[in-house]
Amino acid sequence: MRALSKTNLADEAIEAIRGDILGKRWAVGEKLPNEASLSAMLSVSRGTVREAVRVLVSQGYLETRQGSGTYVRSTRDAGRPLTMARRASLRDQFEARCALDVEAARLTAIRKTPETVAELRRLLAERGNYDGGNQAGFIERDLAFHKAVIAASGNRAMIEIYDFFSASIADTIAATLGKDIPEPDMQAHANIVDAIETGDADKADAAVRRFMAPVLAALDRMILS
Amino acid sequence: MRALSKTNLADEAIEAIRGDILGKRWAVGEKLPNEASLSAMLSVSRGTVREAVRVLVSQGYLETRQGSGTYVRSTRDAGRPLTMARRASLRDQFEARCALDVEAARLTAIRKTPETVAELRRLLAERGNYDGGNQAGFIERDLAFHKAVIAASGNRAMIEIYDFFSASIADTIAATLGKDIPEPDMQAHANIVDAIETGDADKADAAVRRFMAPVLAALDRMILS
DNA sequence: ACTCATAAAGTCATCTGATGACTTTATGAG
DNA sequence: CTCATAAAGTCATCAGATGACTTTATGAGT
Repeated sequence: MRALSKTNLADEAIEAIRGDILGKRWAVGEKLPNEASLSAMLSVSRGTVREAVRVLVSQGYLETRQGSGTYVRSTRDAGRPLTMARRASLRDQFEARCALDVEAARLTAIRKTPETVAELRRLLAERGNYDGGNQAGFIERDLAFHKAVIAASGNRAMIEIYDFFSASIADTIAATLGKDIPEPDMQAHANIVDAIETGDADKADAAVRRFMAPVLAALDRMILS
Repeated sequence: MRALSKTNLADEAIEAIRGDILGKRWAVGEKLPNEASLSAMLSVSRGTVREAVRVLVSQGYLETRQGSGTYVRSTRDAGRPLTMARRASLRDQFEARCALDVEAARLTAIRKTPETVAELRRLLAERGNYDGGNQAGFIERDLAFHKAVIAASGNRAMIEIYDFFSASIADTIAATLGKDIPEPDMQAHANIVDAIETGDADKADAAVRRFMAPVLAALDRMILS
């Protein structure tokens, strides 16, 4: 089932060991097999084991004591900072953000009030069209509009996750991709608000998808080029 | 000046590199010196540099591309614990999870392979119908099926977010709501796989939505009651 | 000149072996 | 039985080599 994901040995080692930790194979405080043994167990070199162990140490699962051994510090998964998600490719993160955009727009369409619609229109007007000037400011105003759509959905979980991705994505896009990504124009944005105003979830869904498709396609071209 | 704190070289390397990243010595997207150069700069071996880099990768600061180099992914302090999302209501979390189910099913339908479909059918058969017995085991098998759909989408960001919510939701459901939530039957699950097999994203989308609607509705009734 | 397949160079991924530092355990004299 | 000390165990670090993958340079053919 992991055919799709090409991963490296160290990551596999990390997951294998983490799995054993979470699976309570070793209790808290217990000593793990030494590096040579782990190396043999996982069929990777000692250096690879060390890389895996160091990551798990940095995540609070393990603790190493020179001359003594490696010990389990916590078998708890809570508070895991979604490191994998942050490491996912820009494309994956953007795709995930799009998924949230779509679903949140549906919810917003269903739960909208005249006030939210007015607020969205206001933010859209404020955003304006990109005039070639201050790019960072424009991206910020654009993001504010999109966040407002999510916020209007009323789903706090989605809001938080959206923030999580947008920060990372905005960074990367601004710094590395620059102006090669087509910025959907005012009309495309207005279509979303219109759909939300009618309260038609399917229409809102479609509007967001039309909106995002060219951006995703552009992203693909860049990655493949 | 660090005479008092006995630390190891790899941790020092981590802090040195992280400092340079946060200090904007390299911009987002920019390539770091190669491993040999970093090794020379920090006066540590290449292996130690690799351990440091891998930790920073796991924390979202860096990204490595085999054959190309190591790049800065984010200059902001990563590792936010998403506490808000975890504190969101069960309903919101479940709704967010549904959003991921829907969008991932769309992607899986587009990117499916015969092997994927076969694996999904296998997991579904293994899951079986709930016979009133071991509930925890059944929930786990059911979750395994859903996770497989997400995994087959190939989107790592979604996979991670899904895990994030699943864990939390499973906990809450098991602890507070018990067996009052309707478990969609085998046919509803099979419909999803069928849609994926045809490669029709809209069909997959609809199948998942039909699947989730009654569960969400039940959740609403409980919350309101 | 231009295109494009291919060679060459650059870089990360991984393995192997060795040495040093530190901790734990075994040993043996007193 | 105590305790200094040797021995063994384990992590920390280094060095060198090979493989895999990506990027760049090259050159023949048009």
